[in-house]
Amino acid sequence: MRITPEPTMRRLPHYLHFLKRQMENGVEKISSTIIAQALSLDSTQVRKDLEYTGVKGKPKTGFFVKELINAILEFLTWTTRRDAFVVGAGNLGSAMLGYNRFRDYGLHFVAAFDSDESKIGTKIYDTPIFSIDKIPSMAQQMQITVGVLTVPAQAAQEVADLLIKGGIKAIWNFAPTYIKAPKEVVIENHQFTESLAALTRKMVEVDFHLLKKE
Amino acid sequence: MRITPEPTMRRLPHYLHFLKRQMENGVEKISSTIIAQALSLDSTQVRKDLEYTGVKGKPKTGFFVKELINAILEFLTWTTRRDAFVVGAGNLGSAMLGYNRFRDYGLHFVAAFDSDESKIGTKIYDTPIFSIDKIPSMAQQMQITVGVLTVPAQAAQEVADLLIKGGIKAIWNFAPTYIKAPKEVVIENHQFTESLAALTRKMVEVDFHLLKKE
DNA sequence: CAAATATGAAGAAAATTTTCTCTAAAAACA
DNA sequence: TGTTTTTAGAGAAAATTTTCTTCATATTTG
Repeated sequence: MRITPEPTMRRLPHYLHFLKRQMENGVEKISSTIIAQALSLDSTQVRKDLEYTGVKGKPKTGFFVKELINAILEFLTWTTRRDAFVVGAGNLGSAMLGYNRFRDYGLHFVAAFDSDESKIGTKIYDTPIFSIDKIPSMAQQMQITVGVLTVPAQAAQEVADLLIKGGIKAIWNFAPTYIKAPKEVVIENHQFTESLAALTRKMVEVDFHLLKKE
Repeated sequence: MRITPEPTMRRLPHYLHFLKRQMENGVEKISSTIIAQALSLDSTQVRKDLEYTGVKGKPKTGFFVKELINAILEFLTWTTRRDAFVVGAGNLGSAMLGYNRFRDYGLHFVAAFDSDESKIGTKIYDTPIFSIDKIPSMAQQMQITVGVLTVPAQAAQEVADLLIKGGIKAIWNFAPTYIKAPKEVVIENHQFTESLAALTRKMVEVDFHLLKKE
């Protein structure tokens, strides 16, 4: 097992999404050329990415859509259930709890946590809210593997430590700060500031380069 | 003006966040070594990244914190106001509208849009909701530069087209699908599926590589 | 049945990004 | 004042990722 390039991992869900729609439309076979065209990518890149999942295509025919979908799902381990805690029941945390589609990816939110006393004991979209300090024991007992962090930056490390104490395997971090963790714990940052920075900076650079060309 | 590497753009907000906290604590000067240590990065990389913003450091002294903060803010154009539309007033859209901190980055949500009749005419966190078909005219009239897309995948392209028709300069896309747009329109994808894919796949690969080492 | 064509596979090349190395400058200290 | 230490800056090297080439193979067409 060689490690998968980060960009490849990030493109796979897009193939998956496109392929699912193709299958809905009755398409049974598809070539990397078609996929590349639809997603504005290079066909070689598509092939290289798909290679990681282990599927084989046939010259002139391409890939079987159903086979490809299953290969990607398996590769991303989205066919196996993972129980998760959501920590921070604010705007974003609530939005996460309300988005049912995460189950399509194997992610099940079984409990949420907040420091706000008034929220504890209530439910958000059927998920019960507990006190932050219950995290370690409950995570251990319920065999939670993923922690979703939707707390303010200053609380992030503290909460992450509680999750790690509870034996969590991965943290999906939405707080605008890096988190330190032992190397066996996967930290996946998903920060708005990162992509907003890219967005605003690109706006300037696009303007500049378009101007230059004239 | 050379174009900025994507990873550099994404790291800059993290430096900014760290530097702001340092300034709060009264720190006036800081070295790339210290920044690197705090964020678990390589000090050369920190220097290379900061170089793009145009600041100069002094050997043995490092950088002036305040100067550095301003340089990053300027570089990311976060000191200039940008008016934005939020399209899709569901869970995520509402969460976006409720998160005031975007103003720290110059982003102001001035209106939101939804196809749900019952939402039109109401407000979410003080932002009024309009009908989707009002997008082009209102965007043009209000000189909107950024569109935030928090609609389901199947509606994404259609809504993007409306925003582009309204003369928008950039789209921040949260829908789990790629969007096609003319090259002068910046598309920044911020998709949950991408980072979830990376998270779940890494969980397997980390397990495997730790096992191998034993 | 043969030729043309589209396609995946594999590896090479190019581009991009990160890391390493060295040098010079500034500060600290003897 | 001279020596040592720390640090930024510049460029080279390494690693990673993307793109290009070539080739073999399956399908289609004449």
